[in-house]
Amino acid sequence: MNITLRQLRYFRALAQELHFGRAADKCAISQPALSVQIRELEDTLNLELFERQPRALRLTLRGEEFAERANVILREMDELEDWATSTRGTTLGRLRLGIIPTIAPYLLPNLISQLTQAHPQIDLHVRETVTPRLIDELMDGQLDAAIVALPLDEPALVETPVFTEEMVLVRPKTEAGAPPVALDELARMRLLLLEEGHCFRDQAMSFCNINPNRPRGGLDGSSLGTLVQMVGAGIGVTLIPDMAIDVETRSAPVCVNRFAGAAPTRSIGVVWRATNPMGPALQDLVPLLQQAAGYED
Amino acid sequence: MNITLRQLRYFRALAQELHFGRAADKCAISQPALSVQIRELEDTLNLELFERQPRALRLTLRGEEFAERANVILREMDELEDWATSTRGTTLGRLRLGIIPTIAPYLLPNLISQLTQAHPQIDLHVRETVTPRLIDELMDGQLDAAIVALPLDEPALVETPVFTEEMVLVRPKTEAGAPPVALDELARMRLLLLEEGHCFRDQAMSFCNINPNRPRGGLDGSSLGTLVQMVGAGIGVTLIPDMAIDVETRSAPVCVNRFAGAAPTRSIGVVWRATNPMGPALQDLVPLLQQAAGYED
DNA sequence: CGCTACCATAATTAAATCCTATGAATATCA
DNA sequence: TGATATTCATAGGATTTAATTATGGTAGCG
Repeated sequence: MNITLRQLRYFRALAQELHFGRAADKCAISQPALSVQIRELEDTLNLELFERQPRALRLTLRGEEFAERANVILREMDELEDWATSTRGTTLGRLRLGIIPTIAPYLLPNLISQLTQAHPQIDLHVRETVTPRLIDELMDGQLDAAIVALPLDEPALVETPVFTEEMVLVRPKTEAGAPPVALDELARMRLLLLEEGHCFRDQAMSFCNINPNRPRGGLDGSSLGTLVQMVGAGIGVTLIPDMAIDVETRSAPVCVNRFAGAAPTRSIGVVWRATNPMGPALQDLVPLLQQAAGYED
Repeated sequence: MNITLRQLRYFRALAQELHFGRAADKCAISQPALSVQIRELEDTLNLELFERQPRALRLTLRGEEFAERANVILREMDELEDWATSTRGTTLGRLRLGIIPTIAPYLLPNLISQLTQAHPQIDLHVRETVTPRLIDELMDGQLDAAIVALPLDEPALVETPVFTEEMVLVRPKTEAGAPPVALDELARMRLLLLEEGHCFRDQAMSFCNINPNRPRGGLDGSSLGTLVQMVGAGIGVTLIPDMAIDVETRSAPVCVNRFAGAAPTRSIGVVWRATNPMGPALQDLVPLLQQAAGYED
């Protein structure tokens, strides 16, 4: 046989009341039900917890020791339920967030401060790497969510757009004042791009109708900052997202041009496993992300 | 609804295996039974403990926190059962022992040393007072057992004889060498007795056919030691039990005579509430008492 | 000596839990 | 791509557990 919580609760009532009738009332059951459960508890333990006298009911020495242990367990059960009540809802306890390198430097400073302000208790872990890797780690359960360029087309992930950012052309400062170029003119310029693996590289290529397979002669950089420095050195031109302008063009002899006509854009969003119960809490995070990106309305 | 231990056990298994089928095997139940219990647990908590993916089952952050609490509780339940197993039997944990004053000084020194030797862990409390008070305190549950003169004729108490002790006559040393007296001669001697309340007084009176109601002129003492000193001072004679001879006659000018013919005796035994579950353990104590009294065979 | 208080036992009913069978979704492999 | 396997969820009937009401027994009390 087996000790049950029910038996512990009944025992506690009886140990307090020292009277079967009153203890049964306290438990909202009939007196025989209590008698049976107490006796079964004693049988299970093979131990007498109460000394039954015609007029007086008493705890035995072992009954008292048992009561202490039982009360500890029952209290912990209560605390377990309290914990469940207090922890449910959309509170974020731990957030393991992935983010692509072409957004991280511009978004993270604001994001982290907003996030810790809105959720003071949050345990935030940030992982910066390229999209395929983020996807893997999401799927593995190593990450809870990731900020990436949409769409991903992963059926197991839900995508929520956060903002759309415009691409701008970065040219050497010597060309300042030159007229805005159209998108299709880019193919004829020496366009500097990020290394393979970065989604931003692929996006830029597709904007400009560049053949992804054609070899390019040393025109790849490992970060947007590097690319801008290369532009400043007169090696070519590059594209950067709107958001990167302030940070990246401050320390290089370059100028920025918006495109003539419809500007190329990319959609940035947050993704997580569709099965992740944090979903609602992550959804609540979207306005905060927009605010951090300066795109809140 | 309510969290059950069963649910915690099933949860623990699933948290370890992260696979419904294997966890169910571990619990020796079918997989649907496990599914249902886990779901009901989550419903009760209103909290998702597991993230179910087609291929992979994972604990949520809250699931991990829950697991820690659940494991604590389950471990304490196990310990509770272990405790019950280890503590049952006839081990004496605490013994609250009453004893009458006409035995205490002669028996206790031996008894305590024997008892603590046989039960090193024992928590021994001794209460020395007269029989009616011991009975009250036994009935109240303030004492576990008492060493008294039998019989008591209390239906709620069980009596177990331990030894029978002989009464001896104490006379002034000046009468040393006098011939043994017979019991019925005592009525004509100035017999010193204990104060009222002591059973030994009543026993002595009944031996000598003294009318208990007849007033006695200042011939009462508060202890056997006092009585013997009074005898030494030539005030009268007294009776003491066998066991007291060594201790009490050492420091007084008295001599001891056994009676001619059948000596008066009293039966000393241990009593406890019939309902006291310690009964078997107390029964086991009898040989030890006999040994302490020097009556073991 | 009957009455009352109190706990135990018995028989029946209600509830909880389990098992088998089956369904649905996804991954795996030909 | 379609068939198969894996895995978890759901449903219905059976079983076990625990409750209720009714009843019995024993000790104190007037």
